Amino acid sequence: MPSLLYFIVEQRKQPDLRGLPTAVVQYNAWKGGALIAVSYEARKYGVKRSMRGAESKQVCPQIQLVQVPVARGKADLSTYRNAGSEVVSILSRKGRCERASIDEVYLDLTDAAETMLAEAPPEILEVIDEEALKSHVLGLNSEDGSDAKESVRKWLCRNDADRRDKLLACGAFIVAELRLQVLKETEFTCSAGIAHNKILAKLASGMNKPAQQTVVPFSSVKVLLDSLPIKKMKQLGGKLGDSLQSDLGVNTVGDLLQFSEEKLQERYGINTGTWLWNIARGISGDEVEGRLLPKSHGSGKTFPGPQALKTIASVQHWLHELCEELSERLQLDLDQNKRIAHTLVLHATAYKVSDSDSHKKFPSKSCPLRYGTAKIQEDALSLFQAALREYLGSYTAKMQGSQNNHWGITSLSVSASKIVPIPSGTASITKYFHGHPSCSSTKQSQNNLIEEATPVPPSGNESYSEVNVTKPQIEFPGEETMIKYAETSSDQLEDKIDLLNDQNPCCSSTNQACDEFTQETVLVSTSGNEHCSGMNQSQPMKNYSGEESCVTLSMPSFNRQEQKRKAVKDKRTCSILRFFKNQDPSCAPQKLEHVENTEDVKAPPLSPGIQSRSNNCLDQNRSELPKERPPEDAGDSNVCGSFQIEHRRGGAWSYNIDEIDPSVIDELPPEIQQEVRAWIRPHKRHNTVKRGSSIAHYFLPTKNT
DNA sequence: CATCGGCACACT
DNA sequence: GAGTGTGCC
Repeated sequence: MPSLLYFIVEQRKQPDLRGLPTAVVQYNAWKGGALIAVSYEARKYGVKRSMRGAESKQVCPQIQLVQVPVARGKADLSTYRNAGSEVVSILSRKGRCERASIDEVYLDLTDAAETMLAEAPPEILEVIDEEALKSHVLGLNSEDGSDAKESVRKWLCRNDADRRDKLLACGAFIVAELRLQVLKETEFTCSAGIAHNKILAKLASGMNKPAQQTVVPFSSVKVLLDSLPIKKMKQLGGKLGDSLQSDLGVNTVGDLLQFSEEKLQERYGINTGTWLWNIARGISGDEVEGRLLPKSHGSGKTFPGPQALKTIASVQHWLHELCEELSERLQLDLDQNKRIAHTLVLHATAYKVSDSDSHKKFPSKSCPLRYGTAKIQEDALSLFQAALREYLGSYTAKMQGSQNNHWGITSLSVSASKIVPIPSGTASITKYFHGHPSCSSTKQSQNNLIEEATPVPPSGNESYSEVNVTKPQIEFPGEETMIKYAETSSDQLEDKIDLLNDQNPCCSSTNQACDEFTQETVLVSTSGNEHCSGMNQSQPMKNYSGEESCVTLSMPSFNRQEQKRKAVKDKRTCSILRFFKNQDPSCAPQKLEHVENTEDVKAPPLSPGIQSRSNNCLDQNRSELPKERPPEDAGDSNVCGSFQIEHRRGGAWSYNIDEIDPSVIDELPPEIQQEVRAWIRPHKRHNTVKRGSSIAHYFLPTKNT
């Protein structure tokens, strides 16, 4: 956990730590605990994460070690989570915001940048924000002798710049302001990257730390990537990056350019291959998701070495602690965000003393999640026992309770996933999630039903004997929810939207008493053609005047057939359409029948790469609705022609997706936004390349050249 | 044994 | 859809 956030949070608690070499450590007992965050001052002394506390004292005797809070015998990260939420609530003011991790956020500032460019472009500003002037602009030849700030100012305010760079400049101003805002309101500092897509923004954000921002002009992308070590790219820091280096001899991102998309797909599968081909060119269609809340909650702990758990009783004890924390967080999520988790998952790792198949993994198990701490504890234990039996296989060590010589548990974790917003009119429903005893009074007759739906009622047959009262309410989250929305009065609807505009509902009730100082990462992508950081800048963007359809720059637009193709899919769509219908009569579908034509949609005769690139580039043409893929962009002209992806349509899809005003989408509750965007975006393709059962296969040498 | 605990996502 | 594995912070 390299997160500096942890450090800053602690610094905020103890201001006198500022300027001192400091590290955050958890569990002081064994060798001084593990370092999980190290201040820059401490780094100068050679202190690294991966060191133990005692070790760090050796290289830096004066280091200040601060401990992670402990609750229920385990690390409690809630203060850090809350700190992240504080920042998110500020950053989400200016655009779509994705909370990528506890200390990382992506923003889509396209709209804000467009607006600024139209209404108050940098060139007319009289006073230039000092913070913006401190930006690092990649590729800006700071001609010796000239002041860095002055050249940044010139770049930011250049009148004759490419429009894409103008948007980035606006983004730089907006980000500078946001960072100041964060500092003012939370005392945390943050770094940021400003670029045309997420992966480049992410890359840039790490280039000048701490507390600085870096811009990647469109024209600098190629130079930047050419010599960039491959493993610096997000997602390539692990085995995939290793494989690129050792198997393909790719050491820099630029080295990737020599491989055809097909070649990369051959080796790494369709999706990864295409993804690699694209990022080599600075292209990424990865969208900023508009999600301020986590998709799952988990609580876990490791029991290394001699601490391994060897009795059911000890496992039960720790599961109780973990489940208690999880339950508490679920309850908070429910109260604050009106969301319900549907699935409980148990993970563990174990060792088994040498026996035949002794390095089998301890299996994960899941079951429907029932609210209430006691129920969660009970279910988690049942899951554990089921997994343990499977793990131990044939020989069932009967010895429970007392020491056993056969196995030991070295880690335990419980998590809750499939979290969806509560349908609506929550008041009467939510009480059932507060662990009310009333839950248990349900009919036996339904037990079978539940048990059937629940694959793992391990030992205790009573584990699942209680019917989950909430079930009927949440069984069809997608459809039900949408319908509820559709039926909601406009008042309630506004509530939903308020929730969204409220910035961060999840921290509304949390601390604003802030006094300190922090470091966090802000990643920003902006610009209309955000996905298109292709190398080929020779082609100026076409112009357009958006009237044609209700396309806004905040969303990629595709041609109509394309949209139709993507829109099909699940029945959930149907309910969403209803939502739209009620929302905006002007876009109302005439009929809601939808067609099951997704299956016959044999992939059109073009590669996914082409598909992706096309999509990316359409952005440039926005309202033009090109009939064919524009030749510009990615240099590789062999990809053109393919745009009729869609001619596969055929079906009787009766809803004109084009008629949905995309700007409306931004105003929907986040979960709906997500779903709606999902249709409009290209979907991942199934990997048709058969290669064996594991993805590790991709990393193995292949016969075909 | 001992980089912890935690997320997200791809793949089968 | 459940379970595994990877990768990041």
